[in-house]
Amino acid sequence: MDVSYFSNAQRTIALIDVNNFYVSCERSFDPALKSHPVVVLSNNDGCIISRSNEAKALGIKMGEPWFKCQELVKKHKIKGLSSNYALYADMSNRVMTILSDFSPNQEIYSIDECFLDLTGFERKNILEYGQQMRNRILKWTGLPVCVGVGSTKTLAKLANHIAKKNTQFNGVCHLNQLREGELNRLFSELDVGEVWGVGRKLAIKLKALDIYTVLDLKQANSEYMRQQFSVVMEKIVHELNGTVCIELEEIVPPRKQILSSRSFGHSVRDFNSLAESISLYMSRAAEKLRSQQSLANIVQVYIRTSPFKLDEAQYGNGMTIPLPAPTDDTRQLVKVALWALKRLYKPNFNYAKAGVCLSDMIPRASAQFDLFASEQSNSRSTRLMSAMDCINAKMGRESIKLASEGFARPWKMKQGNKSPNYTTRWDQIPIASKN
DNA sequence: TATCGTATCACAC
DNA sequence: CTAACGGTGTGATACGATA
Repeated sequence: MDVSYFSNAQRTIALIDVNNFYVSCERSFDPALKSHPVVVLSNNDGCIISRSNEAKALGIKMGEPWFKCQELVKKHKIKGLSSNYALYADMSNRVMTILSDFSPNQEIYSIDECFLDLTGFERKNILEYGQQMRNRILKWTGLPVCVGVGSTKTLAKLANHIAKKNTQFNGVCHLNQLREGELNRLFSELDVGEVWGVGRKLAIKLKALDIYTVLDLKQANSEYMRQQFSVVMEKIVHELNGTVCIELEEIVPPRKQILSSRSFGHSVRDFNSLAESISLYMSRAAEKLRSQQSLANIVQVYIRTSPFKLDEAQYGNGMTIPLPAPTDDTRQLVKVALWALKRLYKPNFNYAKAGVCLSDMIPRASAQFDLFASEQSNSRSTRLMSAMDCINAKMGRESIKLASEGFARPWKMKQGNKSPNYTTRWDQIPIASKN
């Protein structure tokens, strides 16, 4: 009987995840990095956000501030690279395109992971299929990936984790092909915190209820879990037992909020520097807004000092401004943001961060014309913005911009050790050496 | 009373 | 040289305000 007639038919879902993604991208273009422990740093070279296996083995922790690791760094010659998002985004596109050939149903879940629906694929070939994915991605991009397969997204995630930690799986783990005893053994050895959706706090709360391992959680009563926690936890329990509660989302819904914020390379005290940064961030946010064909109804702006500088005076404040009419016009949005900044700004503080957020969006297609603006001015705005986006797409970011975004940018972030843009800038491709 | 808006929390990557 | 600690997005829940 063909079980696929039933909506609750068992599914086969794969989760493919690049190992140590950012570090692997860097290594793919600079093989010399392969012989060193390597980490990639967040903006401003602040925190560690990707680690090679060697770095993990040395005890370098995820999210750790870089300056706090300098002892270990010197001792073991750990390389710390500034993040190069243009490179990572480009590599991500390549990986996702390759994987899209393996199934008609793909959900790109994050920059380095995607789900593929393999329901109906010949069961016994799936392990081999996973190996094909790994081989092709390695050959075409130089990136190592692992493949986890299960009957729900939550199980596929776990399978991926198991494939990464246990070398005997050779990078591909299919939970539905394990014997029940073997599955239970694996689950009983996995901390409950490894489950997708169970973070630090929930893990503590679960353990207080004697739920320590993935197996414990799988065998928990879902009703009870809902009552003790939330619907989220109830769904997790069902998913661990093979019942789909979290569907594959193939079409990416438009963002509901668009945020652009950054810490400064050095703290700033003057209004003008803040105004420049706010203008720049708003320009970025507005570009994203237009690229998803939305108009925003609400603008938020905030500034704050550094919460880590305990000896300095602290101040942080934000403002939410509802717009008279939804818009995607950079000039209008910047104007509103600067208006807000004037009211938020207080002199004599060392500001460390500023940001803007656009929200309450509507699709541009459904926009009503602003009754108080002429039709002519609306279409002029649209045409100007399209022209700006076009020029910047063709000639490179910031070929054309508002003067208020600034030129000197004393607040610009630090990137002490950034790799070249190997894949997106011709002028940064290293000349091949003869060897 | 039902719903709304908003702040807060938790989580992922 | 010294100081130096990310950014973006989602969903659930709690709670007072509002229609």
